[in-house]
Amino acid sequence: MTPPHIRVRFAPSPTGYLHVGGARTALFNWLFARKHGGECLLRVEDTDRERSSDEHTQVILDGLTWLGLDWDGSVVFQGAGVARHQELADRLLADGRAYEDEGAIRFRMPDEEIAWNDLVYGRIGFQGRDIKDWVILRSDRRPTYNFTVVADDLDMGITHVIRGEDHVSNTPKQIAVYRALAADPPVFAHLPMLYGTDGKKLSKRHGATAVGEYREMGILPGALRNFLALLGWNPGDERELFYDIQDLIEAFSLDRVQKTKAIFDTTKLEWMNGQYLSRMPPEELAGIVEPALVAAGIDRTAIGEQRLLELLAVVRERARTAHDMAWMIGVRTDRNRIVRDDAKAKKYIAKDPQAFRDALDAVVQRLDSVGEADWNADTLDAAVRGLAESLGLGLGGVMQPIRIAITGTAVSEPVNVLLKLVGRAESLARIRAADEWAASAP
RNA sequence: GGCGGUAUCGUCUAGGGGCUAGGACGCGGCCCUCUCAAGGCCGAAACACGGGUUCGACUCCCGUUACCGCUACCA
Repeated sequence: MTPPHIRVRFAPSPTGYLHVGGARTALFNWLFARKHGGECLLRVEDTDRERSSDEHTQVILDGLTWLGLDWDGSVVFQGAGVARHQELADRLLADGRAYEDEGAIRFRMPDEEIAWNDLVYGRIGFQGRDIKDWVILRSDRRPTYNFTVVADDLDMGITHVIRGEDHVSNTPKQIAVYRALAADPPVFAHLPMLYGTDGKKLSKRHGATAVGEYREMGILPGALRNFLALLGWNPGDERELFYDIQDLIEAFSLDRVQKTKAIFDTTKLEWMNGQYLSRMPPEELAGIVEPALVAAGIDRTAIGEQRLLELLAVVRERARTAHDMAWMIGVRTDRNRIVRDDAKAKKYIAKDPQAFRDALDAVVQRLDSVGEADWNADTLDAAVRGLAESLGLGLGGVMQPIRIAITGTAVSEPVNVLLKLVGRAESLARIRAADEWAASAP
């Protein structure tokens, strides 16, 4: 019976994709609502018919869902409220708060101070006389944005408007409408905007700006959400990784939102994603890499579930994206995916090609004597270490050739683990092949 | 132009009248170590500028500069 004290909304325009800036605004609204046990509604601002489409709407809903953000009640479509908007505009006209201007209805800005206490920026004030009278209903009777926002927020019972800072200058217009309608304005909280790495407005030039692109890149929703939350907000302590969204909800508070613009630099996002990947159980990872495997043309069923889980448990340690994992899995399960052009690997071989081949010859001989039954990490470790010792080589003198032979790169998990993962027959075959390859290489 | 807003390491940020201005990413080095990653340690790296106020400002006030937003019958 008691209505929720807090009701917010996220109001995207379905004119394209879900932009990371919009996603952050949605996230802050959502966190605020969840933190205070309020409601978070979703309103699609589809009045711009030419640029809106159901397809775009679906992309946005999917993006939000993927990020783990849900909304209360059903989605509200702004276009459905046009009759109501017109009625309100006519009322303002009748009340003398607006006037006709060449067929359009223009709102009369009062000559008075319009100020509010912004939850992020503090007190912000404007003088009504500094703002021109503006059109609320076009001559074709379609309402304009600043007017519909007020009408809809009023109808939806929105208590807190949390939106981008680009709306600060629109706020006095909207407050004036609330006053003209004899309604109490909601509480406003403006979020600093996101910019590209050159300080300019975020655009494709800066790389991916759509949530969907990060999804395709193999970024985890939790990681992106975590990263976005820290753009313009901080918990007040040194925490940065919020693996559990409940912790994020509990920590969130608008009074710790920054006033300064933030630059969307994804370097830290990649690190964060790596952190998330490394601690995620293989069973969950299997679902995460699936799209990346498909994209890379890797046949998951051919690998086998059990083996895939083993691979994931190892490969996640060195991956920052799902694509990294797919790539590594591909190399370990299909020798045709080995690319023999790794700079460090080539340099290593070039340093002493003969030593490289000699090491591989010895390795083949030694490992060939390790039977299938003994082909496990412990035995392999002992075998390789023993070989290095008997050859009078450092461990690296044996390990690196094996690593390069099997993966084509100078970097991987520990060699014994790698051998186990790739399997006996395949490992030996690769080592022999690399030996031959090195013999024919320049 | 008018109106509004913002200004701490390259980036995300903490902080606040007196601090060696803290953390994280990235970068460099060391340790660990078969490589890398992870982890640990160390390092380079910031209070935009000018005036005030004050015993004392990076912090408070004013100005300048820079940047951003609004200024549409766009949203």
